[in-house]
Amino acid sequence: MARSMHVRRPATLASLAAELGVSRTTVSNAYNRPDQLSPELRRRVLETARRLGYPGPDPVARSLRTRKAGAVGLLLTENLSYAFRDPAAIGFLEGLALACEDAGTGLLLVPANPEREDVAAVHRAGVDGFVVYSVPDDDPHLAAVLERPVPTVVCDQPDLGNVDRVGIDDQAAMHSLAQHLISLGHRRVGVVCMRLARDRNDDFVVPERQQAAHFHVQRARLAGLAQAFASVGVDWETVPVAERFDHTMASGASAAAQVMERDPQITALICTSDILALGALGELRRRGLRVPEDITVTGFDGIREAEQAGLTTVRQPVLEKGRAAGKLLLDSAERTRPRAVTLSTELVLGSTAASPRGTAEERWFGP
Amino acid sequence: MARSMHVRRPATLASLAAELGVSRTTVSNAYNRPDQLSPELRRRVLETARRLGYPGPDPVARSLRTRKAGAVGLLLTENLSYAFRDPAAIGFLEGLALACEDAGTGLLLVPANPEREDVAAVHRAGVDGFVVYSVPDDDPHLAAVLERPVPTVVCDQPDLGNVDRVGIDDQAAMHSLAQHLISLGHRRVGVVCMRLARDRNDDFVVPERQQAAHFHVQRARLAGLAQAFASVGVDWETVPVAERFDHTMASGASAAAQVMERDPQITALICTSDILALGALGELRRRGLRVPEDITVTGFDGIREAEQAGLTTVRQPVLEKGRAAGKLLLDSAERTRPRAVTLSTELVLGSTAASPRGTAEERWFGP
DNA sequence: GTGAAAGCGCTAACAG
DNA sequence: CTGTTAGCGCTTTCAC
Repeated sequence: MARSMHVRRPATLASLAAELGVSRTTVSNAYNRPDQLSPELRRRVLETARRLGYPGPDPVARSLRTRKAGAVGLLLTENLSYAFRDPAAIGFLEGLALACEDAGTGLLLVPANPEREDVAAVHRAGVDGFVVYSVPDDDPHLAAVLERPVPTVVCDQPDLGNVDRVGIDDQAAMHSLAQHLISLGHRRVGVVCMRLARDRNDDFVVPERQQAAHFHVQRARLAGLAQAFASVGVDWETVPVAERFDHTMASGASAAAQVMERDPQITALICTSDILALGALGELRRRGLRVPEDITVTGFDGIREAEQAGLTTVRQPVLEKGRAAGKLLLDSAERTRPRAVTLSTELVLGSTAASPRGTAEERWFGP
Repeated sequence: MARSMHVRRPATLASLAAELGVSRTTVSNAYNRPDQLSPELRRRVLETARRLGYPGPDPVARSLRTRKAGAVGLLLTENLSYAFRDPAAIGFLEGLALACEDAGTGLLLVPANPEREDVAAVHRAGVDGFVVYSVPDDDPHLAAVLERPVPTVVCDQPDLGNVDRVGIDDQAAMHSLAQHLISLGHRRVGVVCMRLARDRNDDFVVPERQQAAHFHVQRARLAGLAQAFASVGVDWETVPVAERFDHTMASGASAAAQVMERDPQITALICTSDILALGALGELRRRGLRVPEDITVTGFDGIREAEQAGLTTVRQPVLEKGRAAGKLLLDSAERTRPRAVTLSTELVLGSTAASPRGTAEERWFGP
């Protein structure tokens, strides 16, 4: 039984047909259209197949012939280690996988490491369509996907004009969070955000870079903040915005430290993701600050860990995003023009935001 | 630009060749072997391709010809919702994905819902090999995979004799955990385990069902327990073992309740997974029991949440398991006989296990 | 109910 | 460096 040993495919549909003295059609029918065949003949075919070790029609050959692969590709240009550690990404993946499962479709994770600009994997993927999740808008992998003649839906991506899209209104959501902070009395704030482009910049971000960010989600969230605070007279140029390439709690912590160093007087630290916020929270507490008494901290995403920590944040339906993306793609037969699904978000009022108290100096250096 | 609109594939390699007045080989070479071509001609080919909207060689046709799909399939017969909520499963997935990415190979999640016995998806999967993760040994999907003439590696699965295998020594690991409890003085214990077969049984388990369990991992862990406790004179028949189909904290909680109901005098509740243990922990505390003063609780897996909770458990290298499975599969060119990788585990002494104190009656009903 | 014909779109010798 | 030849293994009208 060396079955598992990379055996040279022994029998083909043709050889089976020959052995049986029937046509290839008949054998094919035995597998694909049982009703086109006498049960008796079918039994004989299947039995002979087993005897000859014929494993059934080759899926690739079938795909070539039928012009469908039975799978959708997922492009995820984040280091996998971060993706699989990010509850939001996992939620998206789960939703997408559920949609695929419902449709009996496979889900192909296309290897697309941001470091290697190897687009070949995109070309090699035998899929009926692509879902693209949160990649920079200038990512070559994305470009490669768009060149493939298959339907595509992008998620957390700017409007590409001719492609289906799923997302939330990041700018509006962040704007409303900002409004909340403003109404609490915060005027002097700091920001921690995720990577804005493909190049690593673990440092402060000038407004130009903010506006030119290649990650739509981050750009929109920053824009929402800038807009809200500008509207109450805050000069956004003066607001320290620290960027971090790696999406980890450690990044959140170091960015928080950097921002506090730059402006100890801020009364709120706004983070563009919960992961970063949780890291920041830890760092601030480690430094002896109380949240929210001494400083307000907010996140974005609404992951479970954030909820447990009582983080003030924006909750977005990540699983639904994945599911919607899958549905959109798998429906794409009967569509005509690009569709867009915008899911709603919810401001979560946790226990990490409050009105500023005392002078900032006091908070930072002690009373 | 109706590029995204499911266009009928306009051009093929052949038509492009015709247009250019060169042979198909030349066009093929332009894509696959740039060095077999004058740069000038190559440029012309690629440019004409763009002009004609030729998206490059069709991946499926290429796969058929080259006999390789550039992807491995992952069979995961758990409800996806549980899989994606189980840190251990996610860790495995991450490790496998990393191995695939290293090799530039895609990872195809094969839709295999335990409820639908639809094996077709396995047949339809265009992959160069399969990884099978923790499915019941009588799963029809598994059988279907084994019939495919591609290399396969199973993980957390009994030895199939002719297939590569990755796993840990579940029995030994659980045995050592049991020894630890025994050395602490525990003799009267209860057990909470995951599903043992494909049928739902949210109830106690008789020893026969334990020994006949179709999930190798669960069977081995229970065997390790039974063996350890039997060796110090405990009659395993009398030990309450509660099974739960769904792998959730809620299941752990309800099973814990059920076991306590059955035998309030147990001094330790042993769970075969951390998820279950965390649920049990919550339930016991909710009932006013202190852990470990009133009762000992243990888990298995070593997930992060368990660590945070200070759970006494067994840590297993889930990420490494995934990576090892991927490596094994992607190496399988140069192999001859089935290989097995057994990774090591580590007993984690947390704060949820201690020597039993007072009488059990007191603990359960109050002093 | 069964078969013959006609590719799906591509790559890989090999010869020129 | 380029072209010719030969399929990879299968499905699908369309006759019989």
